[in-house]
Amino acid sequence: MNELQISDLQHEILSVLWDREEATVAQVQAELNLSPDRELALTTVATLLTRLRRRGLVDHRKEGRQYVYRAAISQREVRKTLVQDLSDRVFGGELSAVVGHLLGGDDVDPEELARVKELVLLKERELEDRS
Amino acid sequence: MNELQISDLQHEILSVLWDREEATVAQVQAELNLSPDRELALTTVATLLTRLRRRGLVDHRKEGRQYVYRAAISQREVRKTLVQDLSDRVFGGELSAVVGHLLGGDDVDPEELARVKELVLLKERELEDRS
DNA sequence: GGCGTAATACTACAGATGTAATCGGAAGGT
DNA sequence: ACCTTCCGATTACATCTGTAGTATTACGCC
Repeated sequence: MNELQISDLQHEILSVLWDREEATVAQVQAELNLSPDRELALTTVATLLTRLRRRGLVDHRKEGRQYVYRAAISQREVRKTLVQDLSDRVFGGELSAVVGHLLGGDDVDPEELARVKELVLLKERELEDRS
Repeated sequence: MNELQISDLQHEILSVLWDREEATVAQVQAELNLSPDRELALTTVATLLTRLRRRGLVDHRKEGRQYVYRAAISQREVRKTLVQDLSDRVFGGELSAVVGHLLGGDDVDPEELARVKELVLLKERELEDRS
């Protein structure tokens, strides 16, 4: 399950597919080019999609003369792997250190903080119930 | 501040330097090769260190005939960037989603959880005091 | 039925990365 | 003054990635 080693751009492409469920090359390109200072050619996006397909990370079906792509892995799965990976590789599994950096900014949204707290409390109860 | 784009192996090398403050090529190599299924040649490690040096991420001083390397960026800085980056790029800044995946495993250490909770409560107070 | 067009497939290339052999020079032993 | 040996510097090379031009093919319209 090491095939989840994906680059930033690859991740962005997958994000588009997660958002819209299905998309043609042109649609993916359009979406990516919404970010200013980014002007990818169609063929560039097509190449990327082909490579992702070769690796089994996206699927495609033919619709008329063109392909319609869809992600073949879930966003959940990728996100989980990335977080786990960072936590293990960079922080040696010290969750608190990760959270420390997460909450380190001056711009933490109180709403988000509340949600985080909720998650922590929930987990706490879960651990208790399990003993 | 985009020069913090480092690969896994590069990060491992920096980790060694953060751990021991200073190290020669041979020492770094020895340390890396502690992990089983990893058998890097000396020249490999030397090449990596040279590249890191060219990018300004490590320093070195001459001691006798050999170099002694040390990190030129702090672990804090790198960690912060990595977490921030993941949070932004992959989770659109939704801290709670990150934490969700962090706490998602079945193997969360209660000690760590307690520490995380502490951090959250602290941040909570900090936000209150600021209004 | 031929032609233009639109979409994919193929080819190209530079930079980063992992991996390491080889070259060259300096330091030390004899 | 040599020869060996230990190191760093240079060179090499395959793979992955971003980026895109060119070739090819399949439709649909005249």
